[in-house]
Amino acid sequence: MPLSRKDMSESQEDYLEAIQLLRQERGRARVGEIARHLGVKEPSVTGALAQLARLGLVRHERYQGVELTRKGASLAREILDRHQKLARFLKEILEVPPDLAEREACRIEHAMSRETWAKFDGFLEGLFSVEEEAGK
Amino acid sequence: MPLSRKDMSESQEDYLEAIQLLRQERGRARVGEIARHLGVKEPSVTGALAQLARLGLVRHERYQGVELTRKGASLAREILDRHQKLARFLKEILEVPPDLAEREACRIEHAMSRETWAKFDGFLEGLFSVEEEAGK
DNA sequence: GGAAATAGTTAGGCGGACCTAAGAGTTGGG
DNA sequence: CCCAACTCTTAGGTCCGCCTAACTATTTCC
Repeated sequence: MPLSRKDMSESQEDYLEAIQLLRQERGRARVGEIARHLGVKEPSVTGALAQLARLGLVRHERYQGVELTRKGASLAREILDRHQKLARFLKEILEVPPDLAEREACRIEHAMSRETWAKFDGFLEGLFSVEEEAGK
Repeated sequence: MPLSRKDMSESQEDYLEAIQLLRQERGRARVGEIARHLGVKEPSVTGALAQLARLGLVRHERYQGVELTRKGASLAREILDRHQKLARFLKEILEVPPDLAEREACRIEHAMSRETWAKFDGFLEGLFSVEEEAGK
């Protein structure tokens, strides 16, 4: 069985997402950066990385930063994509202030199953395309 | 200071919501019913009620069921209202299957601040009224 | 090349929310 | 009126995710 979001805690999803984001933005994700990004202390990151490694989602070498496995990367992209679309919805459609939108996207993204997300995602597509036309 | 959702954990919100719902539907909320409704064991309910009582949100007399204080009732109504609108959105707009919609509404409802909820609520109003016109 | 600065880990602990097992309080049918 | 059945609480334990303190490993730079 493919190992899906169900097998991960919310907190694990957050770590995966942070890793993906940091790798995109700075090329690599190291313990300290992950900690700063998530607002936790470094030992928490060490522990979380050990769990993700056990799940076969990341590889971690001291001082070298964290690599995502195939599975890990695919999951991470999925989670980050949700986050970004959700944040866009909050900011552009609901006009929630950007920093609040970011924080809440982070929480809401965990609360939907794949099934529900798929439908919501479709719904958002519709909204965003209307918005783009209107915006010319 | 008025004591708002911020001072409550998600789990406490769930208990408050369940109490409100049970009182509406059956006139009273007792430990066993709350436990069944939330899918937890009775001792967990006993503990949670003690906390809510400390917060001044409920009064609880053994075997008699739980009363909500003024503050408790107002908070409970707010939470339940969110839940119901969110569930309606999931079911009617996104066409998520009813039981899934219920479960997820339960999780999403905790993830939004009052500020974000207010905006989302407005957004839903718009959707629902369009839906009603379309539905004739 | 070695000491200071930086990065990371280990060990141990805490609180929240749940559980099981066991016991105590209440109530209603015979 | 009493005991069986039901309802609830107490006691004690688990797990998870976080923390602090203390230590170890790496890197930097003089």
